[in-house]
Amino acid sequence: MSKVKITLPDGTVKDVDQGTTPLDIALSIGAGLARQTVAARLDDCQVDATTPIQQDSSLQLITLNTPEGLEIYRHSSAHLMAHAVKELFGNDVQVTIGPAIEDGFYYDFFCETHTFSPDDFELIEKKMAELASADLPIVREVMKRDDAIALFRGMGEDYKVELIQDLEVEEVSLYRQGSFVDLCRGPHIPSTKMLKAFKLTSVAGAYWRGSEDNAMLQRLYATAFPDKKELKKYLARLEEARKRDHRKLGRELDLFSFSDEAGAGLVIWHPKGAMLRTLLENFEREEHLKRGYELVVGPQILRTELWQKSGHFDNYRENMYFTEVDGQSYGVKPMNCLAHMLIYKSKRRSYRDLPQRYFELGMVHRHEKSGVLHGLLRVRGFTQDDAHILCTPEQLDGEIKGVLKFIQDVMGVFGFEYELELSTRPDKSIGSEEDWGRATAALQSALDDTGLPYDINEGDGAFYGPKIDIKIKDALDRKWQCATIQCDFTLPERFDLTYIGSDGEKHRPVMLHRVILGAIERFVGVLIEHYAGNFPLWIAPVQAKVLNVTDNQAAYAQQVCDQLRQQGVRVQADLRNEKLGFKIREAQMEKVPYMLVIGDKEMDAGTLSPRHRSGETLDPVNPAEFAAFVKEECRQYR
RNA sequence: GCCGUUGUAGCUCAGCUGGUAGAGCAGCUCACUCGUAAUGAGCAGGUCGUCCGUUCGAUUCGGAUCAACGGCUCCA
Repeated sequence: MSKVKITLPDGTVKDVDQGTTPLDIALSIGAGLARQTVAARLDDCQVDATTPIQQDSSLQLITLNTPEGLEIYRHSSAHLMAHAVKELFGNDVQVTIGPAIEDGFYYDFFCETHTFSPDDFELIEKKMAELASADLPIVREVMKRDDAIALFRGMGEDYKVELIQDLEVEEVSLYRQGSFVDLCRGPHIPSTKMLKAFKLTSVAGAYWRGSEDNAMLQRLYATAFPDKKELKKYLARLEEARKRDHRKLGRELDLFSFSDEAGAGLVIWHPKGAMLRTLLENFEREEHLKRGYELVVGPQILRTELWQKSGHFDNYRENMYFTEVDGQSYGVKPMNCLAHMLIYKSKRRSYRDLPQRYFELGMVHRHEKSGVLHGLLRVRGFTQDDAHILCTPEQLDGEIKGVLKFIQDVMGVFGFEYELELSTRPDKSIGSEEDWGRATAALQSALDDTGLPYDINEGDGAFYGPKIDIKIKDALDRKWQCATIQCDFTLPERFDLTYIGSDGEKHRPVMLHRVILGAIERFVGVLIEHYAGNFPLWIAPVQAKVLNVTDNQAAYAQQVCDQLRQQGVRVQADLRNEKLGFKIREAQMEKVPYMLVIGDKEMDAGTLSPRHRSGETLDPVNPAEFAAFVKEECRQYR
């Protein structure tokens, strides 16, 4: 039998019989390694661990403890779930696709006779466990395209047939385990026995191939881990995340509410929530002024003709609210740019005036589809920390970098990690190909210069220009777009914005649309989850609560409270005739940073005894000292 | 907008197959004057999301509608 040379990642070369599999090699190194091996990289291509090696190659075993290995494991888990569902529901269900995703996997089924519900989960999990313990080998099979089509057509799997028909290849690969067969590129784990810890988590509707024109499928979400302990840990983390849900905390902390009577997606800010957002807004105004922006304010409604001129009417109408009075139609603004352009246009501009940076905390309204509303994270009326920068083409690069730096500074204050994405021209858009090219190149080169990693999101730009999106994560690791920078050559054209250059000629400025927090509403929602409601002192709506031990100190406690308030501390007094333990418990549940205890000792000494919400009690201080301490903490955004 | 689920007191929830509703917490009143996460007793609180239908009778069954929730599509 002929031999082949296998080069391992550490440089070791093994001489083995032709037809040896990666799994054999793993086994030759150790049984533990073999148990961990889910697949392999052969000359840098993913293959099954059971693939016979035919020629000299480099080999890297893919083990379960790597992200790549876990993904393959979960993909195999998806097959196992589909297998179980087919066993249980037979030809009533058709299989479609089932990939691994972050934290788990899903599988989409078409089924008209049964609607999956959580009541089915246990049954499916039981069947999965049964199939897993049956130790079914998972076998790859390569088939001519037409043969595969015939096979799946014979099984009544119309969706699989459609998938294969759209593949422009001669051969396709299938994976079999027991009676179950699925079209799949692979690779997969060697046997079902490896699958030990999985759990169905939810069921939801999903469109076939992600298009709302297609059939609605039933998607079963599930997760899988190498062992039960890790699965349990993951489920506990989910539970923990649910506790921080901003909708739950928003009510418990009395920050905001929604009202059926007012309308869906319209936030009603209670005093503490309004204080929180006001503090953010004040922070924003200061930071913008520091960076050479000017504060402006535009009207809430503008004549419909203006929206026609801007292109919003043609491209964004279905998301807008309109109102008609005295035969004149107005559009409620979904964006703030129009007024800003009117400000620019209100007089002749010289190149010496540029860049013009207009900042507005602008309230906009967008008629979002009913099914997308989600607490504060997706609403119909929201406040953007919006700015439009009008500059010369030469200034563009510097301005984009300035905004990227601004974003970095602000996210640093809150301790957010974020991801960057560059979104390019969508199908529905205005402007010339050339302008889109210049705008996209400008964003890309600024991004490249920062050295930060970013993804490209083809066709996901705004209708008037490409954009850089910044996404931050909520407690459940869902990503939310907050900051965005959009480069626009088109609206300046439509509004005939000009400046006089050094050559005395008219030139066209470029406009950057950008937000930093994105929407105050959304940002507050993400912040609540980020801090689990334990806001740092500088944005805590109530920074301290004065608690007296008995009625005897009520007058002094009130006096302390007044004094602290005079010195800028956001303080409340709880002078009720209740036990101290009870009042502390309440303040604790309100997540107030400091409880200021006042008993006879403090009253006699003219002090107060702070207790931090962490449980730490501090030495008594006088009110002026405490106010100074709060002021210094806030100055450092703590 | 689409698929699925849900909608009972301020909050969290109970209420079998149709005979107009309960608990805990919160609230109010009273007593207790108390030192770092719940003092005790009493009282009050709901046209059972809304509308229509079936029925002698609907919180319970059917339909519509609104909203919320989990996703999809879309988006700050």
